[in-house]
Formats: sequence, structure tokens, C-alpha cells
Amino acid sequence: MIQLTFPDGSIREYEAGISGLDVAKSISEGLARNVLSVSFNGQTQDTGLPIETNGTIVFNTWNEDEGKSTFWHSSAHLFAEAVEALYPGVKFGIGPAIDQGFYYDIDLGEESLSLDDLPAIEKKMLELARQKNEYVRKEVSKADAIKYFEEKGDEYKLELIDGLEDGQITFYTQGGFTDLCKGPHIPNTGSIKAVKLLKVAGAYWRGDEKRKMLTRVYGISFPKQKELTQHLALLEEAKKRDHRKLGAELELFMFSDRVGAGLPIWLPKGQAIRERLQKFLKDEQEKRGYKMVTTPHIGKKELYVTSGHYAKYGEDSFQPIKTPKDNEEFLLKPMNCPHHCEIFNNRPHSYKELPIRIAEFGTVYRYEQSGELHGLSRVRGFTQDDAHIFCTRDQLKEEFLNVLDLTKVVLDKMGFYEFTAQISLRDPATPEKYLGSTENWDAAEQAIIDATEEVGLKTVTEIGEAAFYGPKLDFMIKDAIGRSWQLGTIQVDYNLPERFELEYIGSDNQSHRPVMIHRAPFGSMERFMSILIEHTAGKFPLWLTPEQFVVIPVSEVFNDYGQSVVNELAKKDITGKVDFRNETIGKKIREAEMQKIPIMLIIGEKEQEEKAVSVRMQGKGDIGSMTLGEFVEFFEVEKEKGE
RNA sequence: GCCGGCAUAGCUCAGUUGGCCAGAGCAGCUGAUUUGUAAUCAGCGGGUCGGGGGUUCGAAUCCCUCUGCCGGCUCCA
Repeated sequence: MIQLTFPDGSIREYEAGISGLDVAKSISEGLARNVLSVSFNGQTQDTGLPIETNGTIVFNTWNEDEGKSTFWHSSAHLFAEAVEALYPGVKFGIGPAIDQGFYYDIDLGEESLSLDDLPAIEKKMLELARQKNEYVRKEVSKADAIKYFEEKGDEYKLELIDGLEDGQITFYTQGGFTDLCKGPHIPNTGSIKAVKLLKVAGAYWRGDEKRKMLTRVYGISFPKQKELTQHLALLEEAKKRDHRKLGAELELFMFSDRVGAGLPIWLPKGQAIRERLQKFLKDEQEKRGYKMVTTPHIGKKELYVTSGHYAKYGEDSFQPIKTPKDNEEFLLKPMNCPHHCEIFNNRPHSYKELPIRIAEFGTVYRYEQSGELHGLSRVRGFTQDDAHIFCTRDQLKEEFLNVLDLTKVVLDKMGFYEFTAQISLRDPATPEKYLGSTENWDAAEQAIIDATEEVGLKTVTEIGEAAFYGPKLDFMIKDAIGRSWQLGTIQVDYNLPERFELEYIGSDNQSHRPVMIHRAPFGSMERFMSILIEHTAGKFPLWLTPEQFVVIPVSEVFNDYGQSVVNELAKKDITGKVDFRNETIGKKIREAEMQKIPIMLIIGEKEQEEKAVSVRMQGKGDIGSMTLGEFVEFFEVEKEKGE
């Protein structure tokens, strides 16, 4: 007999060799029907596999991430089966589950796939799913595995097998399709009730741009049709919120082919928001001892040779600008930090001055590959809400906490209440990728870990994601429709102080090297705006929105009163304008609604007599009439709500 | 950069297998209308069919090339 511990802590006894499915059955029929895979001692496996020893067992159903992942992985196999049935002779790369669904890479040979071909594959998948074919696991020897795929002529699977150890190779077969796969899989195809293939795209074999481009098909599947419908509705919603669409509609920013790809141009309304964001951050930073600076947009090439960026990125950057006579070379600045290091170097520093916090909304230029450009979230010219903190090693943790606090204030203000922090550490296996001593790296990584623990931040740790000069902490936020984005970043750097020979005089009258922290709570104004637009769907909170209200007179007779309302409100720092156009009020309201102006003030004879306004809120409709004084109070309350 | 797709008026889109002066709605302009909570009516103007080259008696439509955009891949100091 073996003892199995369940998630609730209870323990039950079973015969050794019992399958996960039978354990589930012993609990309830419903569970047995819904279990997709089991996690035994933290290892996910098929429900049909025997359990031989004592341990903990977790049942993964659709409600668990593990369950979804198993379900989607099995769906990828079903997809491959359908593709093979419709396109005989194709070869397969890999087909994993991802966050939202699955994909499979296919070598179609002479064939090609377009979006129009997908419905036929979906249909085939559902047809095969209804056969309720079991996913049958089989352990095979390496020799047999090679033999199978040699006969099939699938060099991709052979290459995968090449990297596996004999004795650890398994095949899974469902219906007429067999795949190299370590599993686990759901019991049978019958639970896959709804399928949608979403995208066709190219993907390099093994992510290597020198190797063959395969056709990747992305899809998602569900145990219920209703869930697919909901998912598609969510995708629809995301499309509506697309910042590129809203940015154009609300006239926040634009691009111009003549100016160049990836070079955003901020229009007056976008700029108004941008300035309010910057003012907010500047005020918060001033409270925390930051000093603003301005540095030029270009710098001598040697500056970046010194910083190490030239060696690392020089080839892939905008190339140097040359002066006409002396042939000096200048680079568009890709970063602000070398300039800020020179500010630190401007004069000697005592330990008593530290930490020194230098902030700049610094516009930088980076050559992003043409295929990378995407709205405001990936551009070639952008403004970082940058700052560099120069401190002693002993101050590192406290400064880190200070930055964490600032970041939290910023996220709260913006309405991002759900976030995690990702700690990116170096990969000890590839030390050649990193600059600086092991000792310094250890200390920096420890400072980040300690600080996040001290404030009880929810964190995930990623090995190998560190920057080349130091470990970092990135904030991952969840937006209003549940998507994750990476926002601000905090990075510890021992490297630049070394390269720029930064020094301060300690209490011992000796020279010491300061530590540097790079940080940007927004990340960049451009990227942050893109996320904010999609998070709010263009309905910015009152304190941020470029036009807080519009006055709509019912006829031009009341234009003068309308202007006096605007003037009165301007005194209270409430900004808006009168819509003087000769249009019906229905039309003016419609346009204000579509422009997402939060407040419409309709005025006519009654309002003029009573020094009042009739208030309509965007998306909510008419909320009644109030005097101007009452409106100012109402506005302040609404503004607080939005914060 | 790579693979695939797309590019018609300011915007959203029609334009059948190459064939008369390339269309619609919205926006714009002019005029009428003076409006009470999501589109008032009428008239008018507007397009080198993304740029360049080619095939053809004839190209928005077919081919090449450049630019830009979209979906991915790779990359992201």
C-alpha cells in the first residue's frame, strides 16, 4: 500500500500501481471525468500512469493552469493529426502549449498555408476529436525512435531525438498520428470540444535565423464552446483597445512615412497626457531627492566605447554621425547613463553627498530591426523616464527600497493594482555574456532579493535574463482585460562606475567606487502610453485626460454663456472648451462620446438663468443639472475617484 | 533582418476572370436650419489606385523592385 497526500492535506491509502485516474474515481466521478493530468510529487504526468510510491498528488482539471497546458498540448497533437490527414507528407517541428493555447511548426514542403485554409483544419480536428481517440503513451528505444522518423522522413524529429537519451524517449499516439513527445496528455481527444486556429506565421527551426523557416500555426481550444466564444470576445475587446487604433482616433500621436518608421510624433492631446505624466513623476521624484538634468542627444563615439555599449551594440546601432572637417564621430545617444556618469565625474564627491540621484526625461535612439517596430510599444526614438542613483554599497538596499516605493506609488496612481516583479539574474553557465566580477554580481543579486523580500513583493526569478552589466528587476503588470505587460525596470550596475572610474571619498579619506542603479518606473513614455491607452481603452482618468469637459450649447444664442463657463472652470484648473459648431446637439454629443471626453456640459436657457450646467458623463449619460459651484465640487470628487 | 500577408479619396471599404470617364458611406467645403442628451437637410469639391520599372493593343487588376503597414520569428543596452 502507498499513502497519497492531497492538496487539502488529507492522506489516503491505495494499492501501489494505481493510476491517477483511479485515485480520482475514488474521490468522485465528477473529478474523474474532468481530470486532465495529475501532478505527482510536483511532476505532471498522464492520468493513466501508475503511481508506485508515497507522495503528494494534485489533480489538474481545466481550472488549473497545468490542466489547461496539458489540454492545449494534446490539442497541438490533434492539430498535427488533422494537418497530416489533409496534407500528407508534411514534416513537423515542435508543438507546445503556450500561455493562451498552442502552436505547431510545420514544414509543408511545396505546399503553403493561409488563413483561408484554417477552417478546414479546424473542422478536421473536431471530427477527429469526436472519435474520442486515446492518447497512448509508449516508451521506445532511441534506435526504434530514429527508425520510425527515418521512415517518415522527418528530419526535425530526428534532430530532436538526437538530443535525447536512450531510455527516456516516449511516443504518443492518438488515432492515426504518432509523435515524439514526453507528455503528459489528456486521456482522450473527446474533451476537445471547441477549436480556433488563429494565426499563421513563419518561425525559424529552433529559433535560429540561419535555419529553415517553418510555418507556425497558432490555435486555442476549449472543453466548451461557450469558453471559446468568450475567448474570441476578449480578443475582439483587445482589438478595440489597440493603442494604434485609439491613438489615431483620439489624435494622440501619429507616424509619417516621410519622417521614418518607428519615429512617433506626438500630437497636442497626446503631448498633454505625456506632460501630465511627467509632471506627476517629477513631483514624486523631487520628494525623494532626485535632481533633474538635461543632456544632449548625441555624444562622441568614445563615450560609448568607454561605457562598453559600442562593443556590444555598435554594429547593430544607427551608425556614427561624422563632423565635416575633423571627422569626429558622434552617436545618437542610445542611453542616458554615460552622460549621467560624466555629471557625477564633474567634481569630486564626498560620501556625505551620497546617494546622488540624477533624473532626466531623456530621449534616446536605437536601431530596432524593421520587423520589430510596433506602434508606440517598439520604436526607434523614445523618451525614458530615466534616473541614475549613485550610492555606496551599504546604501544599495535602502536605495532599492526607495525605488520600489516610488514604483508602487506610480503603479497605484495609474490604476495598475495587480503586478508581479521579475528578478532577472545571470546565467552562471555563460559567464562570458556578462561584464564585471563575480563578487559584485553576487552582491547585486543579493541586494535585489533582500529588498524585494523586505517589502513582501510577489516575485518570479528568471535565470539568464539579466542585462550584461548587472541584474535587474522588472515590473509585470496586469491590465484591465487580464493581459500582462512589462513596465518599469530597476537595474543594479557595478560595471559603468568601473568603466567611467567613478569615485567618492569615504570617511576613511580613501577613494571608493560608487554603485549605480538605473531605474525607469514607466520604462519609456511611449511604451507606457501604449499600455495605458489599452488599459483604459482611451478613457483616461480625469487628472490625465487632455480635455476634461466640453460645453455644448443647445443653440448659438448660449455661446457666450458657454465661454463664461469655460473661463470660470479654468480658474479652478478644470480644462475644456465650447463646441461652437453649427451642429445639432445630438451630433455634438455623439462626437464627444466617441472622443471619450469624460464630461459634457449641456447648456440652454434654463442653465443660463440659473448659472448652472446640465452634466452628462461619457458612457453613463445624463446625470442632471447642477450649479457651477456644485459642479466644481462634483468634479473634484470624480477626479479623486479616478486616482 | 527573415517568412507570410496587405497598400484604392482625410477615414472605413466596393471595384467580378486585365477592357467604357475608378465608386459608396463618413469626414471636408458651401448654403439652408437654431437645435435639450449618441449622426438635420441639400449641393459641391476631392484619387499620380503607396513609389519606380516591366508584360500587354489595353493594368487598380499580372510580374519585378523599393517604401510603409499587419501577423509571427530572431533581437531588445
